Amino acid sequence: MTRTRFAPSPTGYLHIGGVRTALFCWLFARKHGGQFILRIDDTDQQRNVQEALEPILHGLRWLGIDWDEGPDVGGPHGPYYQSQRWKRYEEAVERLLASGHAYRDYARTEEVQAEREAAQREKRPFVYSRRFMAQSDADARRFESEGRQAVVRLMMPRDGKLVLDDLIRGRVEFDWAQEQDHVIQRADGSCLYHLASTVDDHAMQITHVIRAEEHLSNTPRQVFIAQALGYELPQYAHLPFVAEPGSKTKLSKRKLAKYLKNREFAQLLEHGQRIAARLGLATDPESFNPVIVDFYEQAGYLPEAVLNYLALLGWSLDERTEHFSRDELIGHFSLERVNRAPASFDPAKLSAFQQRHFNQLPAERKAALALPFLQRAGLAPSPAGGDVERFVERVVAAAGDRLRVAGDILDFDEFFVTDEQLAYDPKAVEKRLRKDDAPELLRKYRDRLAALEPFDPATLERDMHDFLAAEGIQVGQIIHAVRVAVTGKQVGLGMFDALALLGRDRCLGRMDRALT
RNA sequence: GGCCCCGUCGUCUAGUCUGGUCUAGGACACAGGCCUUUCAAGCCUGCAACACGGGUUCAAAUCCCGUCGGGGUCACCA
Repeated sequence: MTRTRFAPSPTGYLHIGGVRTALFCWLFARKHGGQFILRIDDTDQQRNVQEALEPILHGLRWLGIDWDEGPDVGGPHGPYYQSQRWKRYEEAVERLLASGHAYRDYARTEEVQAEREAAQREKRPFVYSRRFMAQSDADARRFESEGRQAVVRLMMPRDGKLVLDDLIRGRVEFDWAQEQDHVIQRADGSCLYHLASTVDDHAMQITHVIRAEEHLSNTPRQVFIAQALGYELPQYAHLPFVAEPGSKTKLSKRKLAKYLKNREFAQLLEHGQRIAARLGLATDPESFNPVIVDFYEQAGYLPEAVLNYLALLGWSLDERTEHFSRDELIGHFSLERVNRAPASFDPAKLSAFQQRHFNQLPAERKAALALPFLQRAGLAPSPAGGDVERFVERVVAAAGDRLRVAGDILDFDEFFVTDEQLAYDPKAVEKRLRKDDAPELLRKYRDRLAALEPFDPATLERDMHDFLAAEGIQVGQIIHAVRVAVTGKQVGLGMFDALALLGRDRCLGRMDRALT
């Protein structure tokens, strides 16, 4: 049975790099008919775990990355919070101590630090002297009488090497002597990540540890712990990390200011901010930006599109297939085809995937996704006729691929506001309505519309040709003025679609308003 | 600095294991053109890469050696 796990810390948000790792773990488990486990690494967090965890669970759910065991769903190997698994870690520490694979160390932090600095000065690799290792109870008592407190350190081998067969990197070798005597338990009894993680992976019967490359270097100490405890080793697969836009450095939320200088990243953010602002949401880049998965949900991206893009960040099927549904991803995924080099996050490409996925949706579905955005923006759709859903659907259909994400519907607010609420872009008015004979032509055209039957795009277009012929003008001389008069903007849908959508009365009303 | 990983168009990548079909293919982005009532979209065209140096071979992106470059990691964080 294949079992993988994703073990996030409750940090309050779901990072794009983290979710890519989760996705690969999930795909691998699903592909092999196994289980995907979510375990919360909260060994270091004290407060508000639930609050800091919620956005992460929410983001995974939104993407459709479901877990078979973990928070909310439980499972036979719980609890799934490391903060609730102390006993198991303590038992493991006791066993390690008893078997001589670990020791109590009474060094003060500064003392170890001094040794480390000395080694650095002398340009030799640092190896802890074990000067304060308690080899007997007498030692322990003596150290304690000096007011010292013990931590538990791993007794790492000082020769030999570890040969690891990584599913992605292949054969990797490490000298044991390079490894430090890592602390696995603090003086207060709390245990550290590597110990906890190794114990849990075994307890939860994880068969494949799939994680980002930054963990490759600390795999030896986990292997040491696992072997000392007599565990069967899981298979390891170290994914390339997700890098910054246009760079090979690891993507990090902290360097946001730098990414903002990337044109495409800034555009993606700006687009999302425009939507969020209309919804009255926070647009502060610290909490709302393309490095955080939540950003995409807020702006109305499709989870499948984000998933599709993320899957291709380090994995590919062949030389040309790029478009995958969630199920296709599961069907094709394999660790053999995961790349070894870091993949940098490309905002423009993500945007292109979104566009492709979104545009293949039927208008009905797009409308269903767009409607909540209108409602949340307070643009209670007031259809000319028929029900609200139907009207939104007609606008969406006319918008075609001008809509790239569901939130883009807010760019077409002119169809959802009253004639009185309609805002006119001053520049557009100046350019299209104030010049030359524009008002006069607009007035003539307005009067034709008043009598036109039926009021649909085809008829409107035919009539326009007649109008042009009668006046001896080019289409450009009238249509811009009409557009600005009825929508307030210089850009938008096809003109005849827009007129038909608004209906005769509203078109006439808006033209009258524009002409005064 | 030690150790480890990585290195194909600006970016994501195919090709590397199993040398020849690679004067290196696709996609995104970019530039130009067509279409056009605006903006998109669409269609066409273009720009653009095997990090470098040796070797092995009839033949190297592919195999070997070295160099350089980038990154990760060296916590009583995860």
